[in-house]
Amino acid sequence: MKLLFIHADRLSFEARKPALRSAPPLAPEEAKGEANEALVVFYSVEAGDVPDLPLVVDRTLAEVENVLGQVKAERVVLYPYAHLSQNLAPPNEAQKAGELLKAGAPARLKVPIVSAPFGYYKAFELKAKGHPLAELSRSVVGVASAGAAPGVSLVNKPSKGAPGSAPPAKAPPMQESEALTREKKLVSQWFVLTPEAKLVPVTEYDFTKDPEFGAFYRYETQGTRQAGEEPPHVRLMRELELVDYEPASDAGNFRWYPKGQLIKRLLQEQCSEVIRRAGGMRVETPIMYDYEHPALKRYLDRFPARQYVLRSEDKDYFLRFAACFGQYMIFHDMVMGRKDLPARLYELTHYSFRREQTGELSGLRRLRTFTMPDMHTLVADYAQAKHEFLEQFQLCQRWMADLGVPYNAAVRFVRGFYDENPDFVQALAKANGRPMLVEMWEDRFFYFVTKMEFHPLDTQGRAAALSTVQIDVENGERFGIQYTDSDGKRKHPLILHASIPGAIERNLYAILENEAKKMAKGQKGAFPFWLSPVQVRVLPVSDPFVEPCLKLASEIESRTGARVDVDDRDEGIGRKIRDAEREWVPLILVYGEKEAGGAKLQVRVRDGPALSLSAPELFEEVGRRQGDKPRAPLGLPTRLNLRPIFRG
RNA sequence: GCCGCCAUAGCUCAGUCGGUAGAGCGGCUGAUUUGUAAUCAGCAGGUCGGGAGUUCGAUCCUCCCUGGCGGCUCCA
Repeated sequence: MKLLFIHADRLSFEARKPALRSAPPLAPEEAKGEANEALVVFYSVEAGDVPDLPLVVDRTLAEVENVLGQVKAERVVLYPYAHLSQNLAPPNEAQKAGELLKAGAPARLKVPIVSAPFGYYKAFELKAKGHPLAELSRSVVGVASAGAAPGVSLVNKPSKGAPGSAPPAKAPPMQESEALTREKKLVSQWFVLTPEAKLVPVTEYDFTKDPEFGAFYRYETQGTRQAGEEPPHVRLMRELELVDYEPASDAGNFRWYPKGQLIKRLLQEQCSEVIRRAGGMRVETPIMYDYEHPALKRYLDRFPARQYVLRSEDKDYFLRFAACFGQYMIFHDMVMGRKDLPARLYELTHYSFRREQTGELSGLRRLRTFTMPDMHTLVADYAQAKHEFLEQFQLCQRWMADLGVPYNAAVRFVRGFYDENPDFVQALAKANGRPMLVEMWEDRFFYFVTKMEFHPLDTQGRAAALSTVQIDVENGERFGIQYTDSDGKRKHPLILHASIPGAIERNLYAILENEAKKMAKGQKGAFPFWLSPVQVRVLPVSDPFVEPCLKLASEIESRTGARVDVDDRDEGIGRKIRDAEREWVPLILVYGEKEAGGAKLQVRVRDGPALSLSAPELFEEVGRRQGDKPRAPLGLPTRLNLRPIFRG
C-alpha cells in the first residue's frame, strides 16, 4: 500500500466518469464531496498487498491514526489514487481493500470519515497546509512481501511545495534531517517520578497539589490553550534597554544594548567559572563546517535541527547548531587513558545557529542565533556516567538558584536504561527532591539513553528548557573517540552533553518572564543583585552635591567592585527616584546637605525596607549582596547626564 | 513553513468616510537648585515599513515583499 498524506485546509472532489468497467454505479451524493480541516489520505493498493489484505489495511489504519494524532485534523478523507504505485493490485482487490479501509476507519480513527469513490476519474481541488507534517508519504506492506523487516517504513521526507500551494521554498540542502522526520513518529509515555522514586502514570497522578507542575505537564504533552498575547519579556527587554530587534538582520537575531550585553556577559562568566571549578577544559571550535565531511554527514542525520547554510565559492558550509561536532573532533585526536576520564571539554558558543521556523521565534525565548555554553564529558562506563550526571544535575540546580527563577524538572528515559539502573533513578529522584515529569521511550530514537531538563514556566504557561544534561551512547563510536582502558584495550567512551544554564539569551527570557509574573501580582520587578546593570545609584539633591556624589560613587566602586552611577541631571529628587525605580536599581542613595554633613546614608532598598547606613556599613551590605558572583564594570558614563538613550 | 492580526515622530499611540498628519513621553534650549515615584515654558522631530497597482490624487483601497505578534506545526 502506498500512502500520501496531505493535511488540507480544504478538499473538494467530483467523480466525472468511470475509469474502470467494473466501477460501481454511484448515487449522486457519493459522486461529490468536500471536507475542511481534513487529513487527506491518497492510497494505492499494490500487487504485493493482496495476500495480506486485512493486515495491510490494519497497518494502514495504524499509520493514518499515527499521522492524525500528530496533525490533529478534524476529519479524514480516504481517497483512492492509483498514481502512487507502478505495481497496482487488480482492481477488484483494490476495491476490496478500499471497502475494508472504509469499514475499519470510523472505529479506529474516531473522526468523521469521507470517502472518495473508487474506479472513477475525479476532479479535485485541494488546499494543503504548509507545516512540516502537512505532507507525508508512507509505504505499508504485509508479511509476505516484507522480508526481514516487516511493518511500516518511512519512504521519504516531507516534501516542500504541494499541488495548489506556493512554489517550493528555496530550501537549503539538508534543511530537514532524518532525525527530524524520525522524531515525528516518536511515541512516548508520561509518568511522574516522586522524590521516593515511585513512577506514577500521569493519569493516576494528582496534579492539583502543585498547579505549576500540572501546568508544566499539560504544556509538555498538549501545548498551551491560553489565548496568547505578546510575551511580557519583550516589552521589558526593550524598556530596560537590554535587547531589541534588529530588522536589518534575519529574524531571531537581536541587538544587545550595553546593559543587556552586561547581563549576558555576567551570565557567561558565571557559567564558565562554575564549569572551570567542575573541571571543564575550555576550548574554542569553528562556527562553520563542511557539509561533505563524512563524519559530519552521518551526524547531521541524527540531529533534529535546521541549519543556516553558507555558500563560499562553490562549497556549502553550515553554521554550527551546537559545539558537539567541534568537540568530538578534538576528542578524536586526544590521547587518553582510563585515568584521564572523566574528561570535560567546555565551550561558550557565541554563537550557535538554528534556522528555526519563523513562526516558532518569539522574543528571547527562541532565537536563530544564540549563546550556548556547551560541555561534553567523556566517561569510561555507565557507573562513571551516572555519577557525573548527578554531579552535573546539582550544578544545574545551583545555577537555577543563582538565577532566582522557579522551574520544573523533566527527565526522559529509554525504557531499557530506566529498568537497568534503579540506583540511578533513585538518586536522581532524591536529588531533585520534588516530583519530576518523566517521558519514557520504548526504543532509543536519539543518541541518548537519558536526558534531564529544567523548565521555567512563563507568564502564559509555556515551558522552555534551560539546563540540560544527557548521556550519549552513540557518538563516541561514531566519531572514533577512544581511550585506553586499564586492561590495555582501546574503548569508546560514553559522552555526557551538558548545558548547565541552557542558552544564555533564554536565561534572560526566564528572568524577565518571572519578574513579569511578579509585577502582575503587584510586586516589584528586579534582577538578582549580581545581574543588575546598575547596582547602586547615588542621587544628588541638587547641583552642589554632584561632586561629593561622584566621590562617594567612586569610593563604593573601589571598595566593593559594584556598578555605581550618579544621577546628575537637572531634575527634582522625585523624578530621579522614579527613574531609578523604573530601571530596577536595587540600592538608591539620596545625598544632600545632611549626608554631606556626616549623617548616615539613606538607602532605598528595592526588595525591602529603607536602611540608614554609614559608609562602611554600606560597603558591607553591597559586598554581602554581591557574594562570590562575577563583577564587571557598567561600561556607560557614570553621570546620567552624559549617558545617551538607546531607546525612547 | 501555514492561517490570522499588526506596522504613523526616538518611544507609546490617535487620525485622515482617498486631498501628504496630531498628542503624551523622550530630545534640545531657557528658567528652576529641588529631600524619597513625573518642575515649568519654548523649539525641533514624519517619503505614515518597502515596492507595485487602481485613481486627477494613496498614509488610507488592492497585490507582493520585509519585520513583529498570536495560533498551528515545531521546540536534545
